[in-house]
Amino acid sequence: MAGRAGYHHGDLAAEAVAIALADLAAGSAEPLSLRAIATRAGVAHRALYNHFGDREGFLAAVAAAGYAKLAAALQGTTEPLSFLRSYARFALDNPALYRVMMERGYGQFEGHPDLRAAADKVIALSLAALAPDGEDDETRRRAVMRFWMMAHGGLGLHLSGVLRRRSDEEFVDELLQIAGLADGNTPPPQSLWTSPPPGDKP
Amino acid sequence: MAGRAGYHHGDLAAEAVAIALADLAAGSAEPLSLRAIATRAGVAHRALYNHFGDREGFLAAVAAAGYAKLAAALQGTTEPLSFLRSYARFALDNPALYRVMMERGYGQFEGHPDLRAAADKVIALSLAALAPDGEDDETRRRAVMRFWMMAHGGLGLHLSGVLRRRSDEEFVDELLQIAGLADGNTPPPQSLWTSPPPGDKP
DNA sequence: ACCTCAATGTATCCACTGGATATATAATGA
DNA sequence: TCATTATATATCCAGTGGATACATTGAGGT
Repeated sequence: MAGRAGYHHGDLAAEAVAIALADLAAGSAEPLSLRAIATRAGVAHRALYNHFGDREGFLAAVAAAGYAKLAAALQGTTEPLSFLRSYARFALDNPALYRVMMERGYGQFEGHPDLRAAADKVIALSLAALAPDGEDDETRRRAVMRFWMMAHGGLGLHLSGVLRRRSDEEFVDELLQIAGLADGNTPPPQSLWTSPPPGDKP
Repeated sequence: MAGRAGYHHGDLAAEAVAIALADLAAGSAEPLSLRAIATRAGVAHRALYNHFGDREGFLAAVAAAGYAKLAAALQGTTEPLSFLRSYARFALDNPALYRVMMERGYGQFEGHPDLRAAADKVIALSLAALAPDGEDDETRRRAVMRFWMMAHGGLGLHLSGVLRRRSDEEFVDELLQIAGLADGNTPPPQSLWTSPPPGDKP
C-alpha cells in the first residue's frame, strides 16, 4: 500500500521521483533540493539517503524516469521526420528534465543500471526510426549520431537562449530544415540569431 | 600596480577571474566557490561582491574571459576544416571552461555586455571562416548554425561521456567525417558508442 | 506465535555556500 | 584639505548535502 499513515512511508523512492518530476515540469529555475523534496513528501530529509545513496544517485533516478518518459513519447515513430518532431517536442515541453537527463551521460552510468537501461531503450528506438535497415551497422550508428548531435546541439542552443527567441513550432521547422528533413511546404525561416549578428549593416 | 600589500588589493577582479580559469583548467569537478576563490586571492569572500554583483555576475566574467581565449584560438583560421579543428581542440583542452561558457547563452546576456561582446567576436570569426562569401546572409547564417549544432552537440556528448571513450584526436576525426569535412585520408572510424548499442548480436 | 534482523525513518550534528547589513579603510577629485 | 566614492572587512543568516547515532517497523525463519 502507498499509505503514509505510519512510521514508514510505503513507497518513498517513487514519490520522491514523482515530486522531482513535477517540480521540474513546473519550470522552477532553482536546482532540486533533497531537503525540499523530502519535506514535501512529509519525511525527514535524511530518509532519502536510504533509497538513493546521495544526491547524484537521486538525480540518476530522476533522469532514468525522464528517459522512460522519452521512450514512451518516441514509441510508434517509425521514420526520421516524426521521430525528430517527437524528440524535439519532448525536450521543449520538458526543458528542465531534459537538462537533467543530458547532464548524465553514459560516462556516469556505472552504478546506475536503471539509468543505463532506460537510456538504452531510447537508443534502440533511435536506431529503429532513424537508420536505414539495409545499411551496415556502422552506417546506421553514424546516422543516429548525426541526428543526435544536431538535435542535442540545436535544442541546447535553443533552450539556453543562444538563438533568436522564437516559438517552439518555428524552431522545430528550422531544425528540420537544417537537418535536411524538411517536408518542403514550410515557409522559409527568418534569421536564426537572437539579434543581428556582427557584420550586419544596421 | 598589482601589489597586494595594503588594505586594497590592486586588481581583485582580474585576479579572481584568473584564479577561476586556473581552477577550471586544473580539472576539478566541483563547481567554483566564491569563497574559495576569495580566500585564494587573500581577501574576504565578501570583497568579490563589489566587483561582480553576485555569483552569476562572476561566472559571466569568467565566461567572457573564456570567449576571449576561444576567439584568440580561432584567429587565423580561414576555412571550415581548420576552424572546426581549432574549435574542437579548445573545447577538449578546456572542458570545464567550455561548459561554463555554453551554459551562458545569449538569453543571459542582459546586464553582461562584456560577455556579449566576447561571444559576438567568436560569432564573427565563425561567419568569416565557415560561411561562403558569395552566399546571401541567410545561407551563411544557416551554415554557421549547422556547424554549431553539430560541434556543440557532438562535443557535449563527448565531454559528458555519452560516446565511447576515445582519444580526442580520434573524436575530432570522427566529428569531421560526420560534419562532411573529412579530408579523405583519415582511417575509417570504429563504432561510436560507449558500449555495444542495443540490438547488436553478442 | 515469537523473535531476530535488515530496511526504513528520525534527530542532531557538521562544514560549507551564497548572500545581506553595517563598518572600516583607502584612493580620488574638488 | 576634506568630502565622496570605491573597495575590503566583520559578522550574521538561511539553506544545502552529508555523517553518525538511534528509533521504529515489517518480514522471515524458527
